[in-house]
Formats: sequence, structure tokens, C-alpha cells
Amino acid sequence: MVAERAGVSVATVSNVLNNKASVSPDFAERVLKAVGELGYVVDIAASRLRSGRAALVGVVVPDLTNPMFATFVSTLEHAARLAGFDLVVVSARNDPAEEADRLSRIRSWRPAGLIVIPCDGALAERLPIGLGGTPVVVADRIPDSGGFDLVAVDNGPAAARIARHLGSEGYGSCLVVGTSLAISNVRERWDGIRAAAGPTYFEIVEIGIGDAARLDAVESRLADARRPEALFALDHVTALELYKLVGRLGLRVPADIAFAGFDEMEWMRLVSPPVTAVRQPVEDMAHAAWQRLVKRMENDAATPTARRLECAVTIRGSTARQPGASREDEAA
Amino acid sequence: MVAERAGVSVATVSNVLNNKASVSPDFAERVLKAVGELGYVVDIAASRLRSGRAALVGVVVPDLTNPMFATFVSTLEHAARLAGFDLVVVSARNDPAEEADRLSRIRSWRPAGLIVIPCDGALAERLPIGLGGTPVVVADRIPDSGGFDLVAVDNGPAAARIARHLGSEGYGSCLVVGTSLAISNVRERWDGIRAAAGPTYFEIVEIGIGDAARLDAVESRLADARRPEALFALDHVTALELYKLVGRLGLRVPADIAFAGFDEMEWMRLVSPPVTAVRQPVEDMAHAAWQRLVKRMENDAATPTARRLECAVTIRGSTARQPGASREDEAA
DNA sequence: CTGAAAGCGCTAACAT
DNA sequence: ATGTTAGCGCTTTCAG
Repeated sequence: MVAERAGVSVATVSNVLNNKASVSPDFAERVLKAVGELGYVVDIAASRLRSGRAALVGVVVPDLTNPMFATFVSTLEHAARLAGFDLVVVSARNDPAEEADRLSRIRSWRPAGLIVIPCDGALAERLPIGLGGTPVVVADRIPDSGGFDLVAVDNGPAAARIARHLGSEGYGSCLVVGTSLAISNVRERWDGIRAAAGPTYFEIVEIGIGDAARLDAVESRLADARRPEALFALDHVTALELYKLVGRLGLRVPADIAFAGFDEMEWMRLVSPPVTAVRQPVEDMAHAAWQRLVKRMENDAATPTARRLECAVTIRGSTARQPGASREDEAA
Repeated sequence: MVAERAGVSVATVSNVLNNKASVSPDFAERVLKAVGELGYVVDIAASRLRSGRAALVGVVVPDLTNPMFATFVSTLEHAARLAGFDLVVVSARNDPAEEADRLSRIRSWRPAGLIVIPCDGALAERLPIGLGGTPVVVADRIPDSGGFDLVAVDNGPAAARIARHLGSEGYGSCLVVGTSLAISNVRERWDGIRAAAGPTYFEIVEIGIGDAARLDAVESRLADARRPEALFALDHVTALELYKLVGRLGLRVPADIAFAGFDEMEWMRLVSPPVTAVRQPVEDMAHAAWQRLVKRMENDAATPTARRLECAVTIRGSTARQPGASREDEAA
């Protein structure tokens, strides 16, 4: 350690930097002075190697360019920093294979814990063996097999509220559009919609994820004379594509077709009329995940818990029933 | 190393895992088998400690929730991974003090290089002493003091194209709105606008950054009877706030006021009419920054270089001159 | 209260 | 081709 410039032993420097044991004020001062002059910061790797303690947690998200996940990470990072932790963040780019790779790579860092939003339900198969005691908190999406601490939103009830709203506005049919039912969120939202008994007939189309997503099926349904009276997109990326499609087809919202979305984004309030949407408490989810992980890291006991956060639903103009115009009249 | 399960020495395991030296096929196989069974991955920290080589680069951005920076990081991460590098990503949350803290923390990791998008021009003061030989590539924003490798977009020329377009459409006055001229981007864009000689009278308002941003000054200018004929937002966050303000004031675009923005976002193509905007080549910028850093990491020679990437300008309806309607008529 | 020395998991020399 | 050993920078006993 170069900080022997202070003329003390390495042990003393270590003690000062970790405010350990009792170090005389003058010695401490000399050390701090040398540290300042040299611009020294401890080598965190060597530190962990010897002490066994990590102050490092790994974060795996499906896609960093998705504002929702970016916000999740950013919130997490701040919370972690306040607790003295560093974050190693990796994005799986919506690719299960890449997720598996990152998951394995991240173990090389020997993190004290992991927070992961999985690509799909098969997370458990991808969580490398030998992860041993490392605590894992899963957020947002629920793996097929249990055994993890869980933090997610109340997808079903929130989606059901939109479904009931559409029913009460008198919409007779609604096309629900999601990426893939392989993702628990999508599945839960769809289940919630179906569970909400009402006059509306719901039907779902899966369009796929990322670059592989195809709107063809939706387009042909909308071009059809007997097109649905409403659209409900189950995530904001889908919502955006769907909204552009509606515009391209020259359909007016809500006169020709009503429009609602899960995941509220800025643009939904900018367009006219603004879009009815479910807002997810992303920051809360990040905080909850962090707190859960902290608990796990300081005390390995207890069975995994599952926590559900409540979403906010905002009804806006895009799902308003046109006064005096029943859907049949227009279609005729 | 627990992989002595293979019945070989630690050195052989290391050689196999790094495909070093010559290892007999059967020994290699035995090692790989044991590694597989144990789910072992090397401790990257111990590895670096001994070898001195890092395969780690640090990335510092002002704000991860900004889709532009998130895309930058995501692109970077993919490029890094292909080259066998890991990334430690930190967000400064638009706070110079936090940036300084993160910059110093990140040194604890002893990264092989750093890519940073600084909060403001005073980066050099914040780059901790003792960063010694670590190569640094600065992207997007240009520090006041030089000496760094630089990758940015051609802010001035791109902004000038918008300025000339507004002039040729006959707009006599334009209020330019940016966060702060302390940020090089904003300064360069504003300089570019002024340098573009034309009939339009340009004026700038700085609204501040993040939560501290205040639109009051802009609002009073817009409420004024002699409000400007056009608005030009110098970044997408400002553009969004500005667009909402315009809507709140009941001004129609472009009939009452024209609207253009730097940084193209999805919503700009969704609103009606769509917004004239400058699109920045973020992915290209990430790739260029990465390549520059790789060069620096493998060969510390040469003087710092500066690279400018070209932006794409798309003219849309938000800046179209209303047929047969001169601004004066409407204001009267 | 301070220093000397061992050792964390790994790789680079060197020895076999 | 394989094994042995030293030591990277740090923290942790344990002596002084």
C-alpha cells in the first residue's frame, strides 16, 4: 500500500479507512493526509478477497432501454449507494440465452445478492447452480417455479379495473394485445381481464417480443369490418406500436375504436384524447426489492415472501363512450 | 480452488480456463467436467489482483432514466460483452457532487478504462487525481478543459439547419429553450443557431436541469401578446415540458406557434402534427466511444482525438407555415 | 495503540 | 505436460 507515505503500517491504514479499532488521532490524521495527497481509494476487490464481505449486488434486467426498467435500475442504484453498496447492472436484451450468460458472468463478481427481472418464466433453469447462498430477489415478473423472494405489481386486479371500465362504457368487444403469455405479467393481466365479469367480449393476440414482434394479426383484425370496439395493450411498447397502427389505419380514438394501455408513458397524456392507462409504481417496486434483499443479506432465515404493489388506474378520453353514437350505427 | 475435484493442480485448472499453455485433452476434459458439476466460475477479482489485467470498464452517465443515456449504456454494454469486458455503470442523477462521488467510487474497481458523459463542463476538476494511466473517453458533452478523447454529435450544424428552416418558412421570431448553457451541447446548439444567418430573430431562455427546472419565464413570454412565432427546445426533456405547456395554454401547433426539438423521441411522431426534430445517432456514439477506448486501452500512445457524428434533421408538420396566414394577422 | 505476518483465490514463473 | 510456489492488495489475528 503506497500510503506508507504516512510512515505507519498497512494495518493502521486499514484500521483508519475502516474506522476500526482505536487509532490515535495524530496517526489517523497522518494517514488521511497521505490518502488525500495520493488520491488513494481502496482496492475493493482485494478488500473483498480478504474480508469476505462484498457490498456489491448484481442487477439483471431484460432491457435497459425500456424506461420502466431504466427507472427501476436508477432507483435501485440510489438506494444501494445510500447503503454503501455498489451495483453491477447487466441487460439481457430480451434474450434468454444472453440472460443466462449474464447471470453466470455476474457470479464472477461474487455479489452479496442479486435482484433480477427475468426475461421469462424459466428463470430457475438459468440461475446457475452453485449460486449457493447468494440471496436472490425477483421483481416484476414471476418465475414458473417458486422459491424466490418476490416483488411485483397487482397485475390482475389493475387490468380487471380497465376491463370493467370498458364494460361500463358499453364497449361490446375488445381486442387485448400483449407480447407473450410466457411472461407472467401478461398472463396475469389477461387472467384479470377474463375474471372481470361483464358485457364485453375479450379476445387476446400475442405479438411477440422485441424485433420479432409482428402486428400483422392485429392489423387484419382491425381492417376487418367487424373490428373490435376497443383495444387494450398490455405493455407500453405494444401500446406505442398499436397506437401508431391505429393512426396509420386512419381510425379515430375513441370514435372508431377505444384505446387503453397497461404501463403509463408520457406520450399517453400528450396525444388527443389522452389515453386511459394503468400506472405501475416502479420506484416503489425498486425500493421494496432493495429492502427485501437487504433483509435477506443480513439474515438468511425465513421462507421467501411475495409482495404485491398496487397500481393506479387513470381513466381518460381514449375510452370515453361517444355521446349518442352506438358502435353499430357507425359500422353500418 | 474446489475444482481439485478433477484431481489436478490449481495451475492446470487455471490453464484450462484461460486456454493457456498446452494441456492434454484428457486433463482438460476432466477439469471442464468438474467445473460443470460444481458450477464454478472464476473469481474475477482474485484473477485481476494477480494478473493485473482487468476486462472491466466503468461508465458514468448523468441520468439513467433518460432514454438517450439508457440507450447509450445498453449499446455500450453489448459491445463490451462481445469484447469480453464487463461494465460497471453508475448514474450521477444530474448532480455534480454525486458524479464526483461515483467517479471516485468507481476507481475502487480499478477499471481498465472509463467512458463518461459528464454532468457539466467541470469534469476535469472532478476526475480524481491518481486516476493515473486509466484511459478516459468523454462522450456527448465536452468538458471545459481538454486532454480527453472525445465523441460527440455535430450540435452546431444540426441546430443551424433547424434555424435556417424556420427562417425559410418565414418565422420572424423564435424562442429557444434549453436547460443550461453550462452544458456544452446546449451552448453549441445555441451558437449554431445564432451563426445561421437568416430573417428569424432568436432569443434563448435557460430553464435549469431536472427537478430544479422552471418554465415560468417561458410561460410569461408565451402568455404575452407579442409571443414568439416559434419554439425550439434544445433537448427532449425540455421539449416535452414545453409541449405540455403549449397545450395547457391552448396554443395550436403550428397555427399559433411553430415547434421544433433537438433529440427525437417517439411521442414527437405521435402527436398531431408531428414535430420537426433533430435525431442524434446515440448508438453510433456508443460504438465510437467504445472503439476509441479499446484503442486507448491497448495502446496508450497518441494525442487525444475528437470525433463528431452527424445528426439527422427531419422536417415535419409542426413547423409548416400555415397557408395564407401570416403571423401578424392572427395576433391582431 | 501499533506493527508483523498470514492468507483470501488466483495466475505467473519456475521446477519437475 | 503438469505441479509447486510466490505474491497481487488487502484485512485479520496476534504479539509487542
